[in-house]
Amino acid sequence: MDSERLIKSCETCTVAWKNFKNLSKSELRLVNENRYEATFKPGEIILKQGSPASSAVFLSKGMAKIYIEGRDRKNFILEIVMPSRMIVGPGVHVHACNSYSLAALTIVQTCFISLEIFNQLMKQNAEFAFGMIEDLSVKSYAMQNKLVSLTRKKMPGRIAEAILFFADEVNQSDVFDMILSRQELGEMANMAKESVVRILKELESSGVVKSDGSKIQILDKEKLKMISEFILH
Amino acid sequence: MDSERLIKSCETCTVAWKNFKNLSKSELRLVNENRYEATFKPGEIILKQGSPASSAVFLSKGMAKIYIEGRDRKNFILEIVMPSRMIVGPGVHVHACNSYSLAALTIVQTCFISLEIFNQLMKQNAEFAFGMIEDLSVKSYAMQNKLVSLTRKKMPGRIAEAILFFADEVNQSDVFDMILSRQELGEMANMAKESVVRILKELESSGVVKSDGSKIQILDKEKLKMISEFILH
DNA sequence: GTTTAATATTGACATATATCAACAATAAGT
DNA sequence: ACTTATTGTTGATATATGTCAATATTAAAC
Repeated sequence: MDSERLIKSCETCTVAWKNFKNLSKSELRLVNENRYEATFKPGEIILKQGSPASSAVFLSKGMAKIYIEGRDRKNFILEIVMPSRMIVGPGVHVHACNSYSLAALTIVQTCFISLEIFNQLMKQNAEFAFGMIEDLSVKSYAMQNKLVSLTRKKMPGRIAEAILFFADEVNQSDVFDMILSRQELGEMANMAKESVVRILKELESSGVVKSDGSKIQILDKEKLKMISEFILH
Repeated sequence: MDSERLIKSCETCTVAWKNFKNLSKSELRLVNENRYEATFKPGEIILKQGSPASSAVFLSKGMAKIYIEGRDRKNFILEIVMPSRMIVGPGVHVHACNSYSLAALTIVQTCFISLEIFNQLMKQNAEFAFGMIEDLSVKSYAMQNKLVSLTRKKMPGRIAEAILFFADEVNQSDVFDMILSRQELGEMANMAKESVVRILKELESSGVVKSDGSKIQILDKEKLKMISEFILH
């Protein structure tokens, strides 16, 4: 069975969660033995908002979106996630349910690790728990920034921010293929898909960003950063 | 000196942070010995956004606002805090600075506990660290809900939500004195102060909430809940 | 490759919400 | 009690943004 696994072991995994370094050999072995792999196709749901949360999820390959489902099928994309990230919603320690959904954007390989084991390790290994605290803090900090960005910036600023995120964090290049649809880009920047189209056209006519379908090219990055930072409410 | 302290000891404190229960007697004594008290008048700043963070703050009395300062002196109130709460911004574990400001709304008594001691305790006591994780999760969860509320609800829904918060969480009564100014209420619900006034008037004319200056009275709570929950974007 | 479905684009329009300016009411300082 | 500063209120207006409907384009299915 082990030979079927895509990731041989946590010890040798090149995209393992940073905090696993704080585990002892035997603790890491425990994790590795209780690890379940699954592969998802684009669009498939990995975690469903509202369902009981039993595992922490780690992507070993691919990209996924964390989003909140509203009534009237309007979603709100909280985050785009890639390998090395631990994914556990804050709801887990509140009411043991997923407070958001997670869906694959590309083909995604995942590892599931039971929260029971996770909690056990945190309670017996304080360094590991401390690493978890740091991880949660980084996420909280990012969420706080998202909150500020969504309440303060207007549409051009929010779109500029999203483009910069995909260029710098996801693609490490100023020319890239946008993986999100206009609809999803709207769900991420909190606006209607039509508005996304219009803002992109504005950015194009002012020579800041060229966009042709999913192809995006940043022409004037400084200006784009300005728009992201200074177009306030 | 001890006799000057408003709170005799952490062990007997009636509004101590829940997670202190996970400390041993000697650990709690360590906390108690390294605790500094300070009293603030309304309007005074307790923590300043951007300044180095050296302590966790606990209110033993009074009420305060956590807010983010923007350029152009537009603030955004993240949270209203009361005793029993631990206050440490997520920035602390990211870049050791306060990611928000904290200011007194009433006369406020506080305890400051050094983060060094705090981190030491987390690293040596996994149960304490786990309690911290639960605490951070609850806050993250609340922030996620705030994010959803601000992006999805429109003004009446956001004001309704704020009123319900003050009635249920702060005052435990449907008739109360609003501690925030209209301006601050706007900073909390992300709208202009003029809009706050208008929405309050609308609520009054539809017989849901009566407001006269700082006096607020909920007349039809069910309807108010409806407005808070179903007036979406 | 043709049909079908999904997504993107565009323009016209409706609406939510901010801004500005004037004034009223309250609170604070002397 | 009087003056001053702050906060609250109102109406008029500007702006940002969403909605709807029609069409164009692209991707998916057969």
